Amino acid sequence: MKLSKTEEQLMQHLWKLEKAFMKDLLEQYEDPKPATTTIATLLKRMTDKGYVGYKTHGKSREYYPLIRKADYFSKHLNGLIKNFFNDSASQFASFFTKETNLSEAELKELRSIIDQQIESNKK
Amino acid sequence: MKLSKTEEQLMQHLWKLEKAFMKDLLEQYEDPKPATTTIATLLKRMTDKGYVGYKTHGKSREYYPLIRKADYFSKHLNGLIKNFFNDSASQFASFFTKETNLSEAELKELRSIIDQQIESNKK
DNA sequence: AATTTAATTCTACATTTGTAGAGTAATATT
DNA sequence: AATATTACTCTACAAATGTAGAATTAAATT
Repeated sequence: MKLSKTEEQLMQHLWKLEKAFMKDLLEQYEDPKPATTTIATLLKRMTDKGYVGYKTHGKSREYYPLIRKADYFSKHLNGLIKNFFNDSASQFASFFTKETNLSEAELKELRSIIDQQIESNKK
Repeated sequence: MKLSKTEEQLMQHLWKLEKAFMKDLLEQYEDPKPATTTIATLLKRMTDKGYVGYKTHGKSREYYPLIRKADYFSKHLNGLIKNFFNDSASQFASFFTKETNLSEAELKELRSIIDQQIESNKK
């Protein structure tokens, strides 16, 4: 099951911290911070959904992500691409480069990444 | 307000058809098709949210999108990029080219798009 | 004209999501 | 030891979402 928007946001914090107690997570929020119970509920739901694990330290828990951010993101992106570009990554890529206004430097960097990519595929 | 998942799916059909009567939209679905009332509800909600307009033809309506797919998608993507890549499109781009397995041909095509992009920025 | 088909609105209901109070138990602080 | 703090579970509730039946009406077909 997918994470909801707010769960995703909490997940971002968890990815950033790598592991954290509730308190640490709460700290990450801007004022007005949500109630502790809100975070607790979210963590529980996320644990149930299988995205978060924890290690018990005495009474409290140290939470950590069970999925890498990159993996989660990929899945996401694939969904998007499937929906919007007929499942064609290259169609997406071309759309992306046109619509996003990357600076010249960024474009060149991207090009070099692509070149490397082409190279490494060769082998 | 954003479209929900199912609304988005219906929107896809509408983008594809450009304009459509309910019947046409319903046709787009695989079996088991949703009930007409389900589609009707969705269309109503989408109209309320401002994503869909319609022209009345006698008693029934010809629906059409009020937002271009590319625009909708861009907004989406920006959200994603903001969340996952610190708002850096180039960081995203590099992730994307690494994680997606584009074929050599696709990569080359992409590179040529980027080259054009660099060119057109120059002017 | 009578019947079928199609579109719309209203109503409904289960599930998911956002948010948090109350209660309880453990830990830290005074 | 007494008190304050923290984390957690349980319960709750409003809003959004997924889904569709019933009723109504207009248009098309027989």
